[in-house]
Amino acid sequence: MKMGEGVEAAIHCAAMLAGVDGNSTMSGAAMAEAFGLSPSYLLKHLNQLTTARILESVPGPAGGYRLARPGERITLLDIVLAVEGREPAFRCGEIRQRGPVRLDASAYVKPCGINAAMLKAERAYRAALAEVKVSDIVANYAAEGDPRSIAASCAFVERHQRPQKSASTKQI
Amino acid sequence: MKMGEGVEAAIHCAAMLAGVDGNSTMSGAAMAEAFGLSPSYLLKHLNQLTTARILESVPGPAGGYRLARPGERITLLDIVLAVEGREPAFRCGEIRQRGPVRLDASAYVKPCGINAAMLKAERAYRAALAEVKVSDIVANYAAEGDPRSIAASCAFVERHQRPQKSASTKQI
DNA sequence: GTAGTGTTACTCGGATAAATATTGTCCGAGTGACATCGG
DNA sequence: CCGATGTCACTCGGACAATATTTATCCGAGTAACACTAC
Repeated sequence: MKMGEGVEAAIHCAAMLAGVDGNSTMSGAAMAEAFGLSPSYLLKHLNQLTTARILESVPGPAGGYRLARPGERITLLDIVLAVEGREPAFRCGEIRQRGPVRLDASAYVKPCGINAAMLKAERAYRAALAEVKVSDIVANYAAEGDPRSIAASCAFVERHQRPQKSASTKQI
Repeated sequence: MKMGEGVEAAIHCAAMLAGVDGNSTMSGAAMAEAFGLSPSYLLKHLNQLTTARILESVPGPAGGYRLARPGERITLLDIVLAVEGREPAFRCGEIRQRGPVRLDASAYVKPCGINAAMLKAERAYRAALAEVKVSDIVANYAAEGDPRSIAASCAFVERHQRPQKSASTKQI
């Protein structure tokens, strides 16, 4: 049971995008630089988030990504499911009925108890993830993070965010 | 996040071994036949369970595997950790400090909030698995399973279990 | 009939290939910004 | 000076390799049962 490395990148990107103003965007290349990741590969994961309607992408110069909805309405579960897929980690192959003795199909109508137990555990896992919002991550970071790190992050966002024309925040 | 297929096989085997008498054993080949699996590959997972002290292996003719302790003291978590490894699914790569801005190491003493949230969810997952014992699986199967399936399973166990010499159950 | 002994067949265990999923890279389609040109 | 227009650079998106992990297979070491022989 190993989770893909892209999940960590996706959550960090979402948290960073939560810090940009209004509907400004940030390019995938900038975020890849911020975390020392391969730009081309990060786009793959960002694209998964876009497909899942968690991010919005703006093409062209001064384009990039932004959150599709406020950080209060994006949970870690949303991101994990978008990147890792929606199907549960444990997949019951029904090996109980793959043996040499072929019973009638009516003998297997009851669900497999093992599968039920595993799925119940996974529901607990998902419930815990669903309780954490991106805004919580940001708030916790702002409250408990190191001041130097916070300053560096804010400076990075200020430097790399690209304001959009329509309904954007006023520029000087 | 995808769980290996061997976990399902391992749990089914543990449940089946919980049904053998006393210290009798059952060969890996028999269990592979029962579930329609590749015998050579199933041995790999059974070996992992043996290394984790969940099963005991007896070599030689009439040898095989048996539970190392009663089914009441074996949880699904034990089996999952033995097969999938003990480290958590989410591994924090500390990408927050891999960017171009090299802050002092003292800025990263606080643990990563994202990692904390993910680990908390995984603790919930493991706690749910730790509450289910192999004996629960067997009891639930005996109570709710289809009678024909139960009869077939018992017959299979009776036919394939191999009594051991020392301190074994009395034979006719 | 009984004890000792050699063979044998069966078991698990680890080392070795094939298949699959993940990770990483590259190039193309599309779009808005910018400079240039004309009025 | 202002507007229209063509070029361009920058963006994302999907198609294409390299690597790591998982899955599957094979062969060898070890052991207890079994048959045989001698007493």
